[in-house]
Amino acid sequence: MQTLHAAFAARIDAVLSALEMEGVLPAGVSRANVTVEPPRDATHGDLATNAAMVLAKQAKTSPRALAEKIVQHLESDPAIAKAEIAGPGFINLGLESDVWRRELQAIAALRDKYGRSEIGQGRTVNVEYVSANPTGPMHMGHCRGAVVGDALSSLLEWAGYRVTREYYVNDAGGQVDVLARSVHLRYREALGNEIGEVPEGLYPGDYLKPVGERLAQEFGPVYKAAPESDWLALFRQRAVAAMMEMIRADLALLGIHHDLFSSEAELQAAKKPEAAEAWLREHGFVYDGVLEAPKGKAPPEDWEPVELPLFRSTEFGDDQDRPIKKSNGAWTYFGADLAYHFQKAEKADAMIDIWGADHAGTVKRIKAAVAALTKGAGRDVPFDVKLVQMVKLLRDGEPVKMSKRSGTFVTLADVVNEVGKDVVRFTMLTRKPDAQMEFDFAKVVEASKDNPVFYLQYAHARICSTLRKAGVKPEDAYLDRLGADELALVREAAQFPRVVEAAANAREPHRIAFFLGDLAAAFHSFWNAGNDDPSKRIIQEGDPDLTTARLFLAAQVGQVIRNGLAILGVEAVEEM
RNA sequence: GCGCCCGUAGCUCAGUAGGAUAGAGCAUCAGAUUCCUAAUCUGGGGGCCACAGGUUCGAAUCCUGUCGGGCGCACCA
Repeated sequence: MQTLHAAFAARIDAVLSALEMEGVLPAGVSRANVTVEPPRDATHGDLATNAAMVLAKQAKTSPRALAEKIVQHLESDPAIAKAEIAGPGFINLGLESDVWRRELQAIAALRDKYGRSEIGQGRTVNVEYVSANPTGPMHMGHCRGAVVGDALSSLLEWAGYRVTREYYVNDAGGQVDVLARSVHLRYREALGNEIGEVPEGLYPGDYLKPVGERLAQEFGPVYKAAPESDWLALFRQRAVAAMMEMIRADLALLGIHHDLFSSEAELQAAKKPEAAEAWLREHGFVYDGVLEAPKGKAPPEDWEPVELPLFRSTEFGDDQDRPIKKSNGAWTYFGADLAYHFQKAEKADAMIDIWGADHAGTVKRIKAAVAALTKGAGRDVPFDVKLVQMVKLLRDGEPVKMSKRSGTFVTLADVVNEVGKDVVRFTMLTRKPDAQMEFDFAKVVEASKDNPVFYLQYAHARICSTLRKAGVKPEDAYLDRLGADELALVREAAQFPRVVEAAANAREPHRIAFFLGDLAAAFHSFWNAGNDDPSKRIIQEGDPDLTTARLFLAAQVGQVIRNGLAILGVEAVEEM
């Protein structure tokens, strides 16, 4: 369904076409820069367009003169109450109040579908996010990407895309061997060995103890003194499974559930990297070459030139060609990752990766690889890497050091258990992802009442409370009783479909959070007007008609808040 | 040295694919509660949008440079 704003944009476009027919505008002028949007200042009206300013030069006239012509056409439109020229040539439109009454009914009719859009046209988008290494519990460093990826997925679903939420499990690299050895240590410990301090280079965390104990129960002392080759694969597989179970539980605390977990080990077992390499070699994108020593800083001591299979990422703007295999013959992370992206591309119309900013240096090579593989395969799959910046974790203003080595990292579970999922999610979603943010653990725990998420939930709870208390049901029979103050609230709520589309196009879920803040503020303000002037309260004892109309309004504002919170994955509470 | 991201009120951050007088929360000051939930509301003070050029009807937004902060820079993941 077309949004209200799109509908009026279409009307203005029709006027411009009419002016072309009349010869006022030259045929075929570009209208790409013409916008129709609500003005920042509400006193300017409901909608404003810059059409006259943008097109005046091409029409060889002044903005105001052209605006006159446009206004003449618009005034005959029954939905438009007034059209005024302002400032350098803006045309401000005031809409008939019935437009807002009909929008209110539209919200009521569509309920939890109000704001859903078809701009995605059912195209499939693969969103890969979290993809934390399966070597330990989720910590706060993973949190932002997890929440942003999840909310973005929901947002794209609302915009009419079919979304696959995917997690790439890095269960094939050297680190999972380290994990397996660490678990083996805990296994021996469970069997009574004195292990002392965990040696350097192994994961020291206590969370591996239960994994070791389970293996001790299952296998007894069979692998206690056995050579590593006897148990490594088995322990690796068991350890990864245990870690993924833990990670899934942590993600569930945040309300995050992936559709698909893809294993790097399985990808390699299926020879996908080999297939990708063969194809790339055939088309000249992979060659055997020697890497140059890194410039601008002292090369590592063990640096030595080695011939490796290199991907020609420089052809796509990267600084250096990148190895897809190590000198020991194993795939590099990149070598497997490009095959993985090709696998994803086979099933999706578009792909988005959510990565931490510490991986920013590898964006160019993977984009290069995707471009080569998908274009080469005759199918262009748009691919975006969204970087989420670091979260600087503070405790009472003091930076918290996080390292798996010392085991001092703040786990996601700790934070969620203390402040709640809604606060964590909302905090991560109230800033744009590409700027660094601070998260003061102590502050969020102690001052959670000041957290803006409660502001939204309170607005929703107030609405629910009023509906419970009213004694009559919301009805749309007397919406003509609603005046300017009430309709201004509708105008605010009616932005929602437009905001969803804009946020989805920009891939920026935080816009939903800010919209909801504005809507909640408008509602709270509306509510408090009733404190000073009892005739402005929603429930009017002696006037059931007006009461039902205002309840109808409140119910629809609540519906929009609920829909927005649903995108963000935050609960819309009914009582506080 | 190179690449990417960021720089907006005292603090934390928005700023709608370039629009009208740059906004919100916190903090601060002054008010509102016999009343549908005051976890709320109303109002005041607070800005060379890091700096300097450029593009055009118009720039916090786009381009170039400078300064400042973050991240990354062989076969790690």
